[in-house]
Amino acid sequence: MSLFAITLPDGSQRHYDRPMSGAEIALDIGPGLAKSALAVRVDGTMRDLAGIIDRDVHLAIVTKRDPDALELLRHDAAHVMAEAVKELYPDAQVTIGPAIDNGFYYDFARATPFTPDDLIRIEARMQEIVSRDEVIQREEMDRDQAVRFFEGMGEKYKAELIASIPEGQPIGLYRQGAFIDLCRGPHLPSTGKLGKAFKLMKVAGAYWRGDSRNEMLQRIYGTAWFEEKDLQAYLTMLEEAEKRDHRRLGREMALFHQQDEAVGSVFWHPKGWTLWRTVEGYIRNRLEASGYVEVKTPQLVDRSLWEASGHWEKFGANMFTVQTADERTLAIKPMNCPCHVQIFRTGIKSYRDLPLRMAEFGSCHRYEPSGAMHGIMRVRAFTQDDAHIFCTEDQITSETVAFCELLKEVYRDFGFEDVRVKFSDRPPTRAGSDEIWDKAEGALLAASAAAGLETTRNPGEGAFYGPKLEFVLRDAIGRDWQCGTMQVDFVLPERLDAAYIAEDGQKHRPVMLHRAILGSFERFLGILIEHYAGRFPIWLAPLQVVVATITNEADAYAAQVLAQLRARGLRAECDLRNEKINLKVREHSLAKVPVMLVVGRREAEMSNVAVRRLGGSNQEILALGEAVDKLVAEAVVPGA
RNA sequence: GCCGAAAUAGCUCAGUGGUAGAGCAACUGAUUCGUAAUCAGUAGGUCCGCGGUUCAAAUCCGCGUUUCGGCACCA
Repeated sequence: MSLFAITLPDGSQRHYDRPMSGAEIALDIGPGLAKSALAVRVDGTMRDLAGIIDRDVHLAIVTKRDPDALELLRHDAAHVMAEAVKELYPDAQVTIGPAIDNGFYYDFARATPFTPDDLIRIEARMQEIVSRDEVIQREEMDRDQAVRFFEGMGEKYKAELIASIPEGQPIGLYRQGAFIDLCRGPHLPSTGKLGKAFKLMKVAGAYWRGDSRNEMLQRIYGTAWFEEKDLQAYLTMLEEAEKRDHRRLGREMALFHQQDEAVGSVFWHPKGWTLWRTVEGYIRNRLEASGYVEVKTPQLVDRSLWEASGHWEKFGANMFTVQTADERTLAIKPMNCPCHVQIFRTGIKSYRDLPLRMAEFGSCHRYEPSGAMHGIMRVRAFTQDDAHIFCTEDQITSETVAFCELLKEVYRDFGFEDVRVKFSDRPPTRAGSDEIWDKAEGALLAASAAAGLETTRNPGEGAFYGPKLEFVLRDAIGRDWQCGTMQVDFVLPERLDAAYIAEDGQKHRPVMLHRAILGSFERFLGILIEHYAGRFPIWLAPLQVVVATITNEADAYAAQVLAQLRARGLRAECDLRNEKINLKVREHSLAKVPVMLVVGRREAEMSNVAVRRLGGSNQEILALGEAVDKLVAEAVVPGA
């Protein structure tokens, strides 16, 4: 007589005549499976192995091969770390400790900060706890009981967390050894299942509940894997990421530098500036082909304009200001939009002028918090590939669709295929009425649907004047970067009194679409450097070709080769030094020059070149003219 | 801005209270060489800044600056 039946992923069914735990079912299926079982998936939801099943369900036994198993492991690692910390430092209070990408963290409240030596001790104690193989057991309490329980242990943060959970639902607690923690679960059956492939990485401050008004906790980060080789692979990946750090490559490749006297700004060196100009030239062509006009507006603008635009009130804390001798206050522009409205406002605009797509490589300054600075990715002086599209409400959709097409094309040209889109709606601090926000959000959502975008919602993250689409691209090593943006703005045209004459002969407000593709040049170039690890495709490389001689008998010929390359617009240099070719190959390879043309006596006599590609180990002998034609074709800027 | 760490030659780093070091780079000379380091020599320092402790400070203490790792913020 069967009480219930489970259906396994392969469709087979098993019948039971009494309630069974997940572990018992795994054992019933096979002893091997029982040994490797970590949790169960009941009707799609992960549950503890010890959980009781007493009704018809779809059930899967979760082992480490399950894609979600790592999250379980990492969550357990966080608990084991908390147990170790409580054993070693009883004065520390526990707070929260989730699994994150590649690892986990746990936030502790403690008067004395943890030191790197503490991390070593904690990690050693974690190994002990794993060896103890403590059973991890779920318990439940009602809410008020749980609050008293944690208050009784002096864990005021836990008590506060539980107190904010609605009354009525039972509170899940997990006990392992003497350690007990509030947790939704599920967890592995015992601490031994964690294994030894984990490592504590760093300690850092983090605000309680993520709010900068709250006290700061001590956060310990770790990484955890099922296999030692996965851990080693991850650590190797981190080393590789470090090697492509744009700050390091910027120095090694002589692209730019930064120094203390100009914090948050960049000194672009000749090679870095060549890269910049290449990108700028490329994007300028794309914009021209897409019907944009380019403008240039002032750096310093009187505060009255910023007051009128709303920036003084909403953005003032981030603005650099200047006092003049005649006691006027000017601000260095943090954004280009109010200035673009000034251009729009001169003369009379007709509906026939719309949409008016006004672009500027606008140099902006923002007083960013000191801790936010990061190489050239986050700076106080930056240049946007900014544009404002003045249009009618009816044109929002078609303009958004056209913009999304342009954006995807640009990203593809830079080697980014994977692009995600976020939709950010009204923030708590904003300008404009709720009706206007309803309209703006509705218009942008409809337009993004028309452009065929799948968006994820980002509540409360819009700009103060309007909702935005944010375009996030994924680089060569899987990191996400927010670059492009498209924002609908009904507020600024109103505040700055922009108008056009419509077909009805009356004045109407245009809508402003704020948009950028690269975001800021500084940041985008930083991303490009890291994405390509400095090995740029030939069209972007600051130095495209080096002509290297084997003997000075080839010097005159090398000069001829160089002249031909330059005459065809290639960025090329000669290396005539009296050095061995091995050294020249090594140095120009390390400098990441895409192509080397090696010439010796043989090439000079035959008017050939030996083409050596960066990363390649062999060379191709070509006639000079043929080689130059080939390189010129490869170096063509996309869209040119 | 907050928490923590760091700052020594152009770069990477050593130097725990007693004369400031190494490798690479630079410079000079020799070498004319066939695809990732030729050999020899020379020069190079406010040890981040300012104060303090000490007979004596790169080293210990305080303040400041900047950078790094996070948090918060954000293009």
